[in-house]
Amino acid sequence: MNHFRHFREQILQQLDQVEALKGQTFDRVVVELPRDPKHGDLACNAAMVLAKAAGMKPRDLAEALVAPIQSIEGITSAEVAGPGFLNLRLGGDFWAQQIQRILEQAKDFGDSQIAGGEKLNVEYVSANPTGPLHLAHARGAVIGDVMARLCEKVGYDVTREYYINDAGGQVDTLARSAYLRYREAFGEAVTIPEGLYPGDYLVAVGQGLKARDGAKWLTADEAGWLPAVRDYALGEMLAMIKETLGQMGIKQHFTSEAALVAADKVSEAVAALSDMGLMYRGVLEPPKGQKPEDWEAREQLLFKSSDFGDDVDRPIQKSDGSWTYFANDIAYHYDKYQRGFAKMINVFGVDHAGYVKRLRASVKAMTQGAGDLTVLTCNLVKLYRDGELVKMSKRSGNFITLRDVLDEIGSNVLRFVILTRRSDMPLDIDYAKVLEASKDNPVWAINYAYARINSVFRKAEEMFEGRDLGASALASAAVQRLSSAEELAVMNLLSQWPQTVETAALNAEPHRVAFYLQELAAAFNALWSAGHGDVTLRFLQEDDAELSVARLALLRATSNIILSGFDVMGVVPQEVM
RNA sequence: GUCCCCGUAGCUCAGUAGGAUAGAGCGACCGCCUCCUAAGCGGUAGGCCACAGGUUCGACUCCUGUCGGGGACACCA
Repeated sequence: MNHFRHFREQILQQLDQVEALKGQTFDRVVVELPRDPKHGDLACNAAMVLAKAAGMKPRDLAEALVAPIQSIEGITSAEVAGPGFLNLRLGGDFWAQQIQRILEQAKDFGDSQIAGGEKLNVEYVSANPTGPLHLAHARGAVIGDVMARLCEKVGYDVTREYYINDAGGQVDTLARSAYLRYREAFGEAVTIPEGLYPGDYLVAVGQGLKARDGAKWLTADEAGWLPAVRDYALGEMLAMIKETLGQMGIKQHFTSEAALVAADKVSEAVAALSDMGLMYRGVLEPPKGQKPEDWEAREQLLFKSSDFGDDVDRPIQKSDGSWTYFANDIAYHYDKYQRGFAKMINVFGVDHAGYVKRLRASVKAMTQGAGDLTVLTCNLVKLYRDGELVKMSKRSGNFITLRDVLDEIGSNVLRFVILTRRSDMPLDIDYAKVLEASKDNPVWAINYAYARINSVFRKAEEMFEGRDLGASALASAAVQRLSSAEELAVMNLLSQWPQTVETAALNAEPHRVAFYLQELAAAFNALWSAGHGDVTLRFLQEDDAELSVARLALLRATSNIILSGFDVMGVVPQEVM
């Protein structure tokens, strides 16, 4: 349950009864967390936004609202502050109920049906199937994967998808590169010419092809071997990519560009746009700025993307009459829409940022406004070792593979570090720092809190031997006995989890989960340390089992939320540290 | 030349569907382990939220402009 939403609804019901506010709309009324905890658990701006309409001063209106708002169950006090804020304090059984819900619903606490089961397609990674995944793909993989998980939590019916760019010239280049490795497997000395892929990873592909097909392609001409070699190499590349994604716990539905082209989806989509009068033959202006040497004016089939927010119209057909990549992409998104996805999220690298406008334009056009495409762009990731930038050389083909990074720092750390930065901001990862057992390694800091909670339970089982400390037993604990500032702070934070999930999902800001967990871990650690100075604040009080159990209930609720957060992030927790 | 992103503490970054005294981590300084994990906690110092206008009860947040940093700008994918 999102308690901000719950209390907002309750307050709006009360506002509806107030004579001075008859006929008003309450859209601008917000119930939120006050900056300063001293101001209470919730703050409402109703008096300030409605004062003018009510013909009253904000503070006077606020005074008039105190009584009705205080009558709401769970709100123990309401007071007027500042320019007319209503500061509300929660109490009574509210916190106990929240803890009970968290214990009962465990990982599902915070889930909602805001999206009402709407179908959503999240497309991410979609790396060219011509080599191993590298570091830059990791960011898209994590962001896309976590977005998918978040969207499921708020009630979307999510499909995770990977678009295989297997229709362009680069897969023929792959085939030619693999073919040389195939000859190499027969003992021939080969040099990889400029323009082909030099990476070592193709050596095994050449050997595999030899093992499968023997010498049959050695004497064939290119037209003869190319399709077979291409299909084989493509299959190997995809297997490699899927394996790496599997290491990160990512599984997607794969859609092939070539298959869409073969099924004539492109003509279909282009015809649809033509019928809407959005296609025409024309000549584009030369690009401003760096003008390509070989630029020449030519007539092409163009899409009127500028009618839908793009800067210029975009070519659909190359001068030789074949489709552009954009045309295929239009077909792909047309296909997504036909498969029932009106809502789509794409995760792109920052180098494709300039492509976003035209793609969104095409979706808007094709679906007559019914489709909605959100694009998340992932900025660059730089890797440092001992303060030195780890260079990646594209020419030699020796770039840092995602697999290498995973082998060194693991999926947990990589995922978490990626989520500690907004996706559209550049990210630096320092090998040493990120592996440290300290706050530079945020996943450890949170896992530490979780491990501490587990240690308290181990201790509790000794101290209160034979007593049931399971979730259902804790759910009936005397939580109302918890009253220290640190305990209340943790409870308040736990209650913010549903709101965090919602905000992160609906605004496509998965990093919010990481920041929330850091805050929760900090609040828990503060609670823990309160017991250092004041012995009565320690969780386990041998002579007061009821109080101890109440505190254990809070701890279990906290660990539930940490696990829930880790689950959304795809991080696997460590029980003991 | 056009478009996109960014400019917040010494450093790395959160925060902005407008809200009260702008936050965290690191670094610096001062404290806290006979005590459930000190891989932790508390405190101090550190800010004209790039700048200038505008919108309004109220702007770090929205709008316009300026300056500064990064990126993208025909048939490639």
